[in-house]
Amino acid sequence: MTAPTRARPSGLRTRLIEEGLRLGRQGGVAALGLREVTRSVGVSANAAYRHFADHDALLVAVAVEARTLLARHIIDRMDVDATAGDAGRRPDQRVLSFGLGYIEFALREPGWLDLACYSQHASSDAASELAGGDPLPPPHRLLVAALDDMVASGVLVHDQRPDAEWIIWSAIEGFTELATNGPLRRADRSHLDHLARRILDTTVRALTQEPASTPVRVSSAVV
Amino acid sequence: MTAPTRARPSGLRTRLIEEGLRLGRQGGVAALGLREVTRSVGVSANAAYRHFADHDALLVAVAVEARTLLARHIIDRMDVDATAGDAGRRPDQRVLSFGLGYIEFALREPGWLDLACYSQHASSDAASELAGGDPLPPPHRLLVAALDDMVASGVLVHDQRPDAEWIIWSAIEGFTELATNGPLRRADRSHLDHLARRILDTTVRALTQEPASTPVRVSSAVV
DNA sequence: AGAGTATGTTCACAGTGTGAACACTGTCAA
DNA sequence: TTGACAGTGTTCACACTGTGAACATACTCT
Repeated sequence: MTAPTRARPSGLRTRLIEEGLRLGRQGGVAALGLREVTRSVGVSANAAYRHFADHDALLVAVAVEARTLLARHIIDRMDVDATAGDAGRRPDQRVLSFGLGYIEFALREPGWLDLACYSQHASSDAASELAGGDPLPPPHRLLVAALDDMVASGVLVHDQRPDAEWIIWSAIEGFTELATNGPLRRADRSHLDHLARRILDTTVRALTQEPASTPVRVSSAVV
Repeated sequence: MTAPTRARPSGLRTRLIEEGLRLGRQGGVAALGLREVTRSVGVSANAAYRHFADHDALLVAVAVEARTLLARHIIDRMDVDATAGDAGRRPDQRVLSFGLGYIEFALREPGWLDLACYSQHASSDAASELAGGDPLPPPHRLLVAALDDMVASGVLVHDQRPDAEWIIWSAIEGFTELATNGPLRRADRSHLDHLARRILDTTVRALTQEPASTPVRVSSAVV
């Protein structure tokens, strides 16, 4: 299936991705023009086409890398909280650590978070191929695992487990958007810190105390 | 201060905005190239510069219009729920109606929601001038009012009122992102409908039952 | 009638993503 | 060893974008 002959990998692909990561750290996806990246590496614009189908493919590759950075940061945060003490190992607090890690990364590296989000964006379904078949990003799997642990240890009842990750994810993603691009983008860090904790805590606790019944009824379907 | 003479308003500005709204309904902000809009109206590209400082100013103007459509939809939904019945007038259910209205609009008109969000985006602080001095969008004010009503009627205690709008807003915005551009963008409508209700209900109820203490402690500050 | 201004046009330029043709370089098969 | 060839990077070219400058027209006011 493979060609009979081949040459050396040349390393340009890696250099482009790394330079993309460097540029995107400041300006997010918007800073990653194809010509900009290639120029910054010191190579002609069309050289990129030897390693990526088009501009979007380059973006996706950088995005996947950024997503890995995000995942690593979250894992670190969860590990720190777990070893740092007392109740840090309780599964519901691991979910909390996950959220705080995500938000921490988002506030500290908004450009990279922008990149990381791009991986699941729009027409770029090529991300799944790069990641190895699983369309869901590593951070998502971390959250799923933590929630499953909550069920296993009895903190979360089975009935509430389905879709629980989307509830948490909504809160995190929404707050992140508010705090980076939204109305809260000029709020001071201590306020954001407090608010992030409250949102995560509220959401996680609401999940564990959620009654099975559907107490509120309004008119017809959403859509 | 104004010049002694003037000519007729010509109506091009309005036509550009309306055409932008029409184009953006399908493709969101990305579909609103300056040349694209002017060409679609049947006028030279630079004609737009007689009514807008630059491309971004046109985008903002269209975005403000889209935000108005969103606000109107939410208001309609709240009114329907209020008149349609029984408990629809309870302030906590008005918050629910707000969220459902927002999400309904987002799922039905993703292009317009994209536009509406652009109004508070990035460098475009010109939106506040267009809207008349208040930097916060109409939808936000609707939510604030509904939450204030919750306090007035005793459903929500004073201590929990501060920042409550951001908690709700996070959940709504996050779910919207998930359902339109995120991992849930291919989920079927009934599932999204159910999930939206659950998220909103969970969040609102968690707000009313939230204890004042901070029960969970993990390591250092977020950032 | 003359002045002035708002509006829309054309021309021009820098910048973007991308396709096609070309040159070099290393690896394989004969 | 030599010839074929895939891999890589370059240059040239094109369509497209946002934007500035100069020009033409039409309207309103004095």
